[in-house]
Amino acid sequence: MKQDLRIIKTQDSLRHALLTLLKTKPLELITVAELCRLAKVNRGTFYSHYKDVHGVFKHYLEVIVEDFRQSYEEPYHKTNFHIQNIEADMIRIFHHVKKYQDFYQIIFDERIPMMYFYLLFDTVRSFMKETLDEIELQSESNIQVDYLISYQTNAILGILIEWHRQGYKTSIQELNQQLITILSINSPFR
Amino acid sequence: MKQDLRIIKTQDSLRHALLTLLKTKPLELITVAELCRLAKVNRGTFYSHYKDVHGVFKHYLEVIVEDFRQSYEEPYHKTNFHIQNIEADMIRIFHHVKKYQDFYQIIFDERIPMMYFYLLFDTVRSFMKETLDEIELQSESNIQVDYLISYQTNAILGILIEWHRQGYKTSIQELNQQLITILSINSPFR
DNA sequence: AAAAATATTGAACATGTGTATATTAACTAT
DNA sequence: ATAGTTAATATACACATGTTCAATATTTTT
Repeated sequence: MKQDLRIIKTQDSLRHALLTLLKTKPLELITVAELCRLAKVNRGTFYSHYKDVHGVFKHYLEVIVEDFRQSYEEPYHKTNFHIQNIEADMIRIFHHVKKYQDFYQIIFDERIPMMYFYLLFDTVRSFMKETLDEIELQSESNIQVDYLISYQTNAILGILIEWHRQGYKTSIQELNQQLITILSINSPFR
Repeated sequence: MKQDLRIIKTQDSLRHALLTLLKTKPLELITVAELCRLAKVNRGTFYSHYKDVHGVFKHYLEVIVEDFRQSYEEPYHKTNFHIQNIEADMIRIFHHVKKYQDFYQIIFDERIPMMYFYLLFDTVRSFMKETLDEIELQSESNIQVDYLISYQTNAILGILIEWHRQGYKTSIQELNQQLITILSINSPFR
């Protein structure tokens, strides 16, 4: 049994229409009705596929995040690991965000629901967890690792927020230099 | 010239109605129409005060954040400052969030727009900036301070996100212990 | 190629959104 | 207490939302 052609056609049509509309207005102003008119899809049909406009956008984002995941699983990763790799990992994140800048501009918009931020958070967090598991097996004192990982993950996302707010004008090289400096200040304070 | 009584009455009525409705359903499901019915306010009147339901909620949040700001400006702060203070500052944040847990549960909800998160981010960030200005005047290498501050600010918010996800079951003492441990690991990596 | 399965459509319905306007009511300043 | 000011109301309109259902069209299976 194969995937029904009509379903594919409907979804493609809606996703294509969304991309078109995004060129003219922000995501929050795009209505289901408008999307359906442009996609030539019955509104009732829309609701049998997605809950709202965000549903369509999320569909895209999942593809993007998948691309992110794969870029993270490249060969070198298996062979050697340690400190200099963390740097490489972070650069990977910067490259990813830059590559899909158009999307991340939307994701970091203040009108957009937290769900997309959390999707990014969870993805980066899972990478961070892997890295930590590899490196820091000596169970450090009585720490709850979840707090440590979320702390470090969101710290990185803080850089992305700052990058976003400055209109992505900082180059990736510069951004990376900043990160190295920040990490070298070791303790976040003093 | 004093503030018109009718305006105060309308806004109080709407805010009160919002609190009532929040006990029965999530913010995202509360409609302007419903709010106005309960508050006995004409819908047209609503729109001359607020843009949408979020406008009313934001009104509350601004009071909350103001309370936060003030708790941060308490006397001891002026007299002595240094490393052990950072710890005290962070505990302050934890206490604040715990105090208004009902609100932060909403703010961190994935359906809610980023704006509230950013409001918190900006507030914590301004505290962080003060702390840094006091302590770290020796302009460290060629760092762009904005990235450093956003990094550190969001790291703290990462702990709050984790706290939220675990249903605020971690006690403040425990949370503080975690933070100290995390900070003592100095470099976030290695 | 025909039959069976299922996705899409069109239409309707109750409710919400955002805006506009004339009328009424409440408040402020004198 | 009154006049002048301004906020709230009632009503209406065009459009959006989310759901339902019978009729139709398309796709898959046999």
